[in-house]
Amino acid sequence: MSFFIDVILPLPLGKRFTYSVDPQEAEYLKKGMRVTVPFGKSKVYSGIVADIHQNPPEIYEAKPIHQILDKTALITGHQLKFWKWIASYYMCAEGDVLRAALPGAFLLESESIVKLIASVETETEDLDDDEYLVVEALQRQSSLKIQEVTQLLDRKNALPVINRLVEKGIVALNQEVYEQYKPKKVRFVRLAAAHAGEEAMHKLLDELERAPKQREIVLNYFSLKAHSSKPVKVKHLIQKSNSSATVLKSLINKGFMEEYFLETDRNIFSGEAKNSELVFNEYQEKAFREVKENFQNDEVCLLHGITSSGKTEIYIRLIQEVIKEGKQALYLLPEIALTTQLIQRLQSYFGEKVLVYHSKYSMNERVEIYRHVLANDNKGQIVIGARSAIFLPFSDLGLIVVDEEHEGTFKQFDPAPRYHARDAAVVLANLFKANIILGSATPSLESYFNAQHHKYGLVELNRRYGDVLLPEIEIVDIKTKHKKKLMTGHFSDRLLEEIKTVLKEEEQVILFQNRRGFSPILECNTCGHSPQCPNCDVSLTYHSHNNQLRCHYCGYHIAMQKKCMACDSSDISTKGFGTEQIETELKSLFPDHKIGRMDQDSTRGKYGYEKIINAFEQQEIDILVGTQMLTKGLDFRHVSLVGIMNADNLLNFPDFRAHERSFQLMLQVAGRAGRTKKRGKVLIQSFNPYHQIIQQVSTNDYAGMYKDQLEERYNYKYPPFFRLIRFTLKSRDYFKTNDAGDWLAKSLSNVFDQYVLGPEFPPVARIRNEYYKNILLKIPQQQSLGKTKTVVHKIMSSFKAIGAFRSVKVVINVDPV
DNA sequence: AATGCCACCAAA
DNA sequence: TTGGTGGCATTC
Repeated sequence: MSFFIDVILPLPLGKRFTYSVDPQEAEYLKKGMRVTVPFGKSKVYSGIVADIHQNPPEIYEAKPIHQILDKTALITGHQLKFWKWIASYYMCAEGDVLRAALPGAFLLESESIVKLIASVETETEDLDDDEYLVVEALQRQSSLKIQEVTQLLDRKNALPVINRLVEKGIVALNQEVYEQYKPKKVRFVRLAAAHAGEEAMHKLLDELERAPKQREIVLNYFSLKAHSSKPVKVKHLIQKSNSSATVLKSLINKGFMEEYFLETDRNIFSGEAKNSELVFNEYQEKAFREVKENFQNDEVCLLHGITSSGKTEIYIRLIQEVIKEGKQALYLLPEIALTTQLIQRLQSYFGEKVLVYHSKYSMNERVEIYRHVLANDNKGQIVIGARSAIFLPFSDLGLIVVDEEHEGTFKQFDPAPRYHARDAAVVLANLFKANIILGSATPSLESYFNAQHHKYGLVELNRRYGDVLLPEIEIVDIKTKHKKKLMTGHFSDRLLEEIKTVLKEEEQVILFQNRRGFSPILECNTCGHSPQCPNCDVSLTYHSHNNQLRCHYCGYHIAMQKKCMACDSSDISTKGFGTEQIETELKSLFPDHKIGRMDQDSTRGKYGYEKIINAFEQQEIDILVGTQMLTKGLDFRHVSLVGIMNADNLLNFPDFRAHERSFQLMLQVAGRAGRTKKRGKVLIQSFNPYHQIIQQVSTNDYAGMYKDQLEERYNYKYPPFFRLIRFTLKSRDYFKTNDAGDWLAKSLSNVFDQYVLGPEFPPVARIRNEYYKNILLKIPQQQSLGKTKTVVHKIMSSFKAIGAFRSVKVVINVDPV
């Protein structure tokens, strides 16, 4: 009887590969183990066993596997199912998911190793110069990597030389697979065995009479040992004795002490868990009960709680309950909200049970977290993480919390799999029959829509914790301020007044400016109007190369206007100003105060972000200027004023979600003001103070925003009424991209008719010398998703069969954000 | 994605 | 001729 396994390889190939195994291997192997397999003519990859069976492939001979890497499954059955769902829903290869799901260290790299065949006596006269060089090098060191040979010979392709040597039977090629994960070793010291015991101890101390520094270390060692039997860390001992590594080194050299190494865990939480009781107010209590009721009905629960209403405490209580049952909990956050503030808060409740998982962590750290979760040991019980944490190997997941549910950063953009962590988390919860709660102060339209249509349960929490009042929101009309010459740079007189007052009271200010760069949007300096696309509810962007204004969703375009379309004023210009400019202006306006800036540029480096946050917390900075980054998960106690420099450039973003996003962003920023007893103040500067969204922000009118936006989405056929699939074509060749785009759009229209938009150039039509073109497919709710994707797959395979389009890459993005 | 292979072209 | 480069088919 012969056995076969289907293997998922970390390649974007969309299918599994079948290998043969012998009966013993078949017996040993389990689904989810890693194997290394030969692939193509010379490569070895590590892959995941997805299936074990006895059906020989019909049209080819299966190759035998190379090696089994695991003793037990590294991937759980749940994960394999989940991967399959992701691959099919987001239309990518399982191999893509595999790459995203596993810490890189689990995917071993193979390297060909060249070795001399021991028994062969080499006759040098048979070799050419290159061959001789290789053989000579191998006589000095037993093995060489291909890359080393390439370097040695200083030529581009060393393989022909090696192949000739292999043919002559002089060298052999072996595949060597490297395990990349390196456990972290910590240095410990102990007393050398000869000096153990009381008598030896006194003798030792006597001997060290003339070396007080060394004696000090020994004394400290004894005092440490007296308190606990734990191994003594070198670092700790040196610190405690107030000594140096050199002193200890001489003790070791004299043989009094000896050093040794132990493997340790990189993810150690050193504090103590408080385990203190959570104190709920009555509203939280009520919300908590309602959440539990929703959970009983196996529903996804949407928690709509205004900023500072105490959502986190509810999450913590829910987590406490699941871990009491011995289950695991996953707490998802957008990357930028993963701040030390929140992590510390959770660790103070759960101690070392909490693990943090996100992309800034090193590969080795991630491997350790993965192992903890897989083992479902004490440490793996609660994971806080960014989107990729959904791929951890949970075995008994009881609860998923998706905090800041509305955040677009939950959607992975590049590379594949382009998944939405919130939506995937709902599927994951389903897989485990686990509960899931989505929380936000400003839920996404999609989620709120689901709640309104009873797909999700809804719990509202609209009282701030400690009955702190919501900040007072004032809208400043900078259009009239400009007219009356009351603007200083980008600051209105009102904003400056308020900043002065706040600074006098030694409180802090946050100023928010959306994007750091320059956004090419045409704006009227008189009325603040900017031209809109008639087919979509988006602003037109200015394209200087052809002097056009265009919509990048439906392709509508008009010539650049000389006059404002609304008020006929010719005082129009392209607008966009960044945080840097504001910082500069502030410095000259408030030379006596410390000004900080927080954006992509100023937070580079591992701790750049934390440094600024800490400085602000310690009130070393009086005014903080920043982008989106400062909206999330930060709790500053002395901020009493928040200024939004220009609300319009948020609203005019060329995107169908621009209004929803502006509302969310502005409310989130506003929420940073006055988090303690004192009521905070928010100033919104805008050219367009009567804009619906700004009005809705000022009255905290989520329901109104929801209603308006939903209507727009309905009218213009966008989510949640229509699902979207975006095709992005790119190639080096402008004409090929065009032709391919036209072909694909036409083929799609043949089936989906009016629901195909484009092909259109994106606003940045060329990136890295590749030309881009987008096609948008809208899928009505009643249309079957599965069937749609089958058709799309069919069209894509016809597309790939066309030789002329071979160089055109197509990226498929399901539910683009 | 990443090879190896084959067709093609410039220096010897 | 040689040897290097670039497109493209194939990978169990």
